[in-house]
Order: sequence, then C-alpha cells, then structure tokens
Amino acid sequence: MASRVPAGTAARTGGRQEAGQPARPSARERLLASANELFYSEGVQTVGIDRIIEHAGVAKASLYNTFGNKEGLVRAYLESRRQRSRNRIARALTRYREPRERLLAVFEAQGEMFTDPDYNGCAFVSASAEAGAGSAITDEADEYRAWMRGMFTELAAEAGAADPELLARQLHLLYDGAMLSARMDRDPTAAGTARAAAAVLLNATLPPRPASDGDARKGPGAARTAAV
Amino acid sequence: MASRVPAGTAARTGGRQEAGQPARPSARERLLASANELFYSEGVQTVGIDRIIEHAGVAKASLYNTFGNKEGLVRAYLESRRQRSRNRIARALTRYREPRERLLAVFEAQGEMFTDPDYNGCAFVSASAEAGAGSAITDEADEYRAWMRGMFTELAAEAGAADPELLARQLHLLYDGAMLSARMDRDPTAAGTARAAAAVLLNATLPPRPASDGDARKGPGAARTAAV
DNA sequence: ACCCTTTCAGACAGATCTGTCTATTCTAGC
DNA sequence: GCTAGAATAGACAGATCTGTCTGAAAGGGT
Repeated sequence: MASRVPAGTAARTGGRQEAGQPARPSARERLLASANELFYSEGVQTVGIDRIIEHAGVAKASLYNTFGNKEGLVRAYLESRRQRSRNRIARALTRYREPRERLLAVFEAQGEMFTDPDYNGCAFVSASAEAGAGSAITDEADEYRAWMRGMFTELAAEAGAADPELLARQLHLLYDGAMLSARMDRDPTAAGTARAAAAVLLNATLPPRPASDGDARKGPGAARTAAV
Repeated sequence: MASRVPAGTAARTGGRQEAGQPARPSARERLLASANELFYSEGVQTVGIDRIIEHAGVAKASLYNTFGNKEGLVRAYLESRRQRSRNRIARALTRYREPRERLLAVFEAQGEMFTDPDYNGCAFVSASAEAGAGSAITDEADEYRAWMRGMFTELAAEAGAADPELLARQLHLLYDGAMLSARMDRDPTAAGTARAAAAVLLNATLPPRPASDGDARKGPGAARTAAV
C-alpha cells in the first residue's frame, strides 16, 4: 500500500477503472490503508488524525464524512484486521484435511505472520490496552476472540476430542501466548514453540488415531509442506 | 537519569516519624501508589499528570522533583509491579517442595491474581502497547520477562526436564496466554485452564520418576544437574 | 452545458496535556 | 522564636489533538 502518490489532485479516480489504469483507490480505502499501517505500528492513541490524513493524502473533511469520527476509523481498522486474520487462517486450513493437522496448521499460519518484519503483536490486544474500557474496541475484540475460539472448538470436535471446549481453550492460550511472546520478546519462533506444545497436548488428549506415524514434535519451522 | 531523588524525601521518612502517629506516607510513596492504581486500571497514556497528583494529594512540583518527568514515574511504577510479581510467585513457590508441583504453583499464583476485581492484564504488555517503542518501558518489560523465563527454566531443570529451555518457553506461553485471556475474555478461570494444560505438558515430557532413564528425547545428561 | 457528488486545503475553536515557575505554607532542628 | 528546606497550590506557556467549518476544484452523469 503506502500509496505515497504525490499528493496533488492528479487524476484521482483516473476517469474510470475500466482500462488498465491502476485506478487510484478511493479516499476511504486510502484512509483505511493508512490506518492499518500507522495504527498498527504505533498505536491508535499515539497516532493522531493529522498523521493519518497526511499519510493517506486525504482531506480531513473526507475522513470525517466517511467515518464520522476517529473511533469510527478505529473500528473500521479493527474490522479489517479481523477479516484479514480470518482469511489467513482459512487459507492455512485448506492445506490439510486431517483434523489434527488442521489444528496445527493454525500455528503455522501464525508462524508466517511472525515473519513479517512489521509484525507488532495482536492489534486487538494493543488497541484494547490503549483505549481502556472503550466500548467499540471491546466489541470488536470480543467478536474476534469468539470467532477464534469457535474455530478451535470446531476443529477440536472434528479431531474427536473428548472435551472440545477445553481443548480449544488450551490451544487458544498457546496461540495467544505466542502472539504475545513474538512481540514482547521479539521472537518469531514462538509459533513453533506453541505448535510443539500443541502437538503434545493433542497426542495426550486425542484418541490414538491410526494417522500415519507418530507425528513430529519438532521445534520451529516444522511441518511438512509448511510455509508459502 | 533516575535517582534524581532529592534527599528531602529520605530525610522526611527516614528522619523520625516513629511517634504513635500513622505517619502519612511520603509524597513519593503516595505518587507511586496513585500511579499503580490509575496507570494500571486506565493506562499510562490515558492518565495524565493532573489526575495522578490530584489522586495522590501531592503538588505537581513534588512529582517533577521526585521523578524528573512522567516517564520516570512510569518507570518507577513498572519497577514496583515487577517486584510485586516476583514476591507473589516466590511466596507461592514456598508452598511446595516437589519440583513438578512448584511449576504448577506458578499458575496457582496466577489464579489468585485473577480473582482480584481490579485485575486488568499484564501491566508490561499494556504499557508496552501504549508507549510504542518507548525505550524505558521496553527495558522494564524485557527485564521482567527475562526473570520469568529464567524462573521457569530453573524449575524445569529441577524437575528433570530433558530440555528445560524448551519446556520453560512452553510454560511461559501458557502463562502469557492466560494473562491475556483473563483480561480480554474477562475469564478468571484461564489460570486453571493453563494449569491443566501445563500438567499435561509435564506428564508428557518429564521423566516418570526422579530416577530411571531419560526417555526417548536426546539428553546429553545435562538434564537434572543444570542450573539451580 | 449544467448540476452534483466527492474531494481538497486549511483555518479555527475548544479541550487537554506536559512541564516550568512563582509564591505561600508547613515542619524540623537550633 | 527563627531559619532552611521541603511541600503545596495553581497560574502559565507551549504543544498537540479532535472535530467543525468555509470555500473551492475536479470530474461524472444527464
């Protein structure tokens, strides 16, 4: 993104986006992209409106016409993060069919995330910490976490867990801990550590599936066809 | 530089106050107590200097004489959190002698922490998220996390883990995840969930008895004699 | 051509925050 | 009682931030 187009009013919408023209994104999209970049890397409280509009090359009035106020922009930013996270995990899940492997694939997706040099922890945790008891942010975070937990629960049930809820909560703890450690300790291998611990949990609590050999509880990297 | 403490405060408290009087705490102590309460519950960025001094009943000049600037107060606040956390865990560890039980006791201490109605997540994570790449805060957080990890590593070694470092990292992940979940999901039972997962990990990776062989994992004998 | 929507540019008000400074009050020790 | 130093109360400067408002430019659709 970054679209640092020479501000100017140059050929904005490019007439039409039909031709091969890149079609400069709308003000809304540019604002959201800038919010994603600045809010995520520096924090929603630290980054002011002026920074956003300057980075997006957008007038202040456009921001307030589009999102109402700063909180509206923050909400839209978190919503886009949520969608992005869902897509990343859904994509990782398509790589496996075996339920046990699908559970571990979540941690592989996490590992890919950590390799991004711009990785800076969970956006919902940070935003929630910054905004205190901000209702809007809390709602977004709650929805995101409920989805994550439901996803883990479904996969755990498919894998034949005796108590899918419990296993899901435990895996979610590992997932959260890895997100936190990757940021606080600047350690991208946290996902591999979490995956190894998850594998131990699965082996100990899932019924002994005749699934090939006794899997591998390797450290970072791991996984057969892992990574993109 | 820190320790800009003018001898004044020391003179006041250290001088003589041992009359029967309650001895009102020094300005420094009241400021630190207010910082602990307000910074922790609402965030270091959100809470302004004026709120702090009003709550502490202290003049603004006293704050700046004692801590230099706001960052100095934040640093002192985090240092006191670190000490408190160390004490709580050390206290919990004295309750058990068996290494395996001592490892699990860390999660019990965590559970007690979660029962506090004012619990609001890890102060270091929140402060770090709010202040971005604030160097002082990062240093405090790094020190705290290094201590936690070292503590887990020592206990894991005492318990005879083949790879104490790995086990410590995994347990730390569970611990962090529980801290995060207790705050984000407002679920104090997260410590119990983490403890259960930790017990599974210990059963699966620790040798069955404090004797006998060292199981399938590669272990250059360093297992039980490592560190104290 | 004409209208209409979107966008731009930036001044401005009102609030808030950090940090400094002045002037007064309190307390301990001689 | 008196004095020195610490603490207090609060005004103040300087900066920053959110949100509003005015006014104009620039195309698209009819």
